[in-house]
Amino acid sequence: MNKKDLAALLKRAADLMEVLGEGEFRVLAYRRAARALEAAAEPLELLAERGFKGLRGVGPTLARLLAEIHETGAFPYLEELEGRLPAGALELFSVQGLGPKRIRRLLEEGITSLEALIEAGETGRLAALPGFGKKSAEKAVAAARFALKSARRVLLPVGLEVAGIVVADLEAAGVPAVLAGSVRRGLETVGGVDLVARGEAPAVLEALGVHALGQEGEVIHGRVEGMPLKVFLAGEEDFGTVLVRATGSREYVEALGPLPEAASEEAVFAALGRPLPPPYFREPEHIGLLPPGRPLFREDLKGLLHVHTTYSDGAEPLLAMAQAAIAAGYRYMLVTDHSQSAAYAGGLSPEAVRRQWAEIEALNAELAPFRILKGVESDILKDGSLDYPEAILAGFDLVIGSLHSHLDLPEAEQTERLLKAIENPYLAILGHPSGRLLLRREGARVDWEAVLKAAAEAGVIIELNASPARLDLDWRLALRFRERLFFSIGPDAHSREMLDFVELGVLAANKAGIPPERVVNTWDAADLLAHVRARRG
DNA sequence: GCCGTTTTCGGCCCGACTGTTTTCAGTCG
Repeated sequence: MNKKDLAALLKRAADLMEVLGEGEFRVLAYRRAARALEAAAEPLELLAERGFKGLRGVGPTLARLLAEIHETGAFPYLEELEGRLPAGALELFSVQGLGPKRIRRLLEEGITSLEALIEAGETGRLAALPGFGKKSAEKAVAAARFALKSARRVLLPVGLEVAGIVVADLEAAGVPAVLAGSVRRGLETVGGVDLVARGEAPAVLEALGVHALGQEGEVIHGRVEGMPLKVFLAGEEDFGTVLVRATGSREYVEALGPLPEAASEEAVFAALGRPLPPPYFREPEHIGLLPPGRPLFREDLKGLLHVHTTYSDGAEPLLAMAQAAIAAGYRYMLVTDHSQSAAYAGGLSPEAVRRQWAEIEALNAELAPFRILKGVESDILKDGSLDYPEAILAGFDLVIGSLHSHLDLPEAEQTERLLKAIENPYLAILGHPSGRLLLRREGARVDWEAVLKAAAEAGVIIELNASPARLDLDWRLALRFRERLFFSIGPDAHSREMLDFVELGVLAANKAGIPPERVVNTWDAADLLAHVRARRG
């Protein structure tokens, strides 16, 4: 648990308190404490040592509460609040555009689930409620449908963790098992856990314990962490065949034709007269394609691009991030804190930018040959312009431009906005191009063919944002442009632990079949900077 | 629940945007 997680728990409690009609200023105090925690410069360990005392906005009661959560990992009051809501009502919090006030109103009207919300929208009842109207009702219904679709899926790292635990349980019981399904293929979200076990049904059933629900032929069905679990049973002779089928994707396997029985995947594909495709290259979009001669490996990346620090909304100071980058084997790091319009994220005023530049120069003298590049994650404003005057933009080694607001513009307008940003010679990398948040909100509506074509012609690098909730640009689009664009892998790290997100970016690049030399992180800093300068003219 | 005095209660927040209002409430990053 980090500072953000702790703060998120307080905010969640505040939301629930507000819906339940607790004192409004107590709610406010919880939110202020959450903000104070996020804004605190000290690391969590230090705050915990001091018992969370001495933070402006955190008084004795909340300091004690935070210490307790930090120590035990439990937050009984939050569970109590959740218990006081009608069943299904918690899901309403996952609807984009619904906050505590409107959820309270919905509950008063007996609308206590996503399904009920959608129905109220369809019958016109929602639009008639005070505080709602035609537009907000339409938006709420669309967002509720998205939330309903997302409710049974999880982000890849969660699926990997759950699947790993089941595999470990099986192994511990003497049943060898391996990952299969979308988790093994590295799909960005997964709706269930699929495994292949080498063993007989009774042993597997016993090893799964409470997770097992029943057997259907050579498949054992179960549930784990609310997700469907399928364990495919295989023997020695057909293990490869079962693994290929269980890994999928269904469409990819169907396109292979009848599968021969074989003990390993290699043998299955050899018998088909085909090279063995890596599991990540078996989506419907990969039918008929071959991956590049050599995949991208994490160790190929010389540059760590797109990290935040305490200058804006990162959890750690510049030096700590640089040290983490050095420890992870990078030769250079591009620091990209938020720009001035991003007030919510502590975006940097021109003065703060100059202060950061001075610190970077001092650190570079100290840390050489490691190098920190002066970057920024500039908001792309509504009109497509970047967030600083040219004099400041010119002082950055490299500018990432990202959409953070106005994500719901009509497609034509959004496309124009991005095309204008691409025209700007200071824009080097288009960051998380769509702005999507997996399972939470759709990305911007954009004519991607036009935008990515323009980026390819202009030499604008497209980010494969590796944050597990983004994975943006979507690998399917990247696949279509893999020979035409340059890509950067960015962890969008707000703390040291988040540097590991890069692995997901490497996976996305490989799913997209991008030749490693088209991933600019594999370049030396000098080559990357030469590319940027050439574009600036 | 926190804070800061006007010292033990009374007032309280970050700013932009959107849609619903008819002057502002609710949401979000």
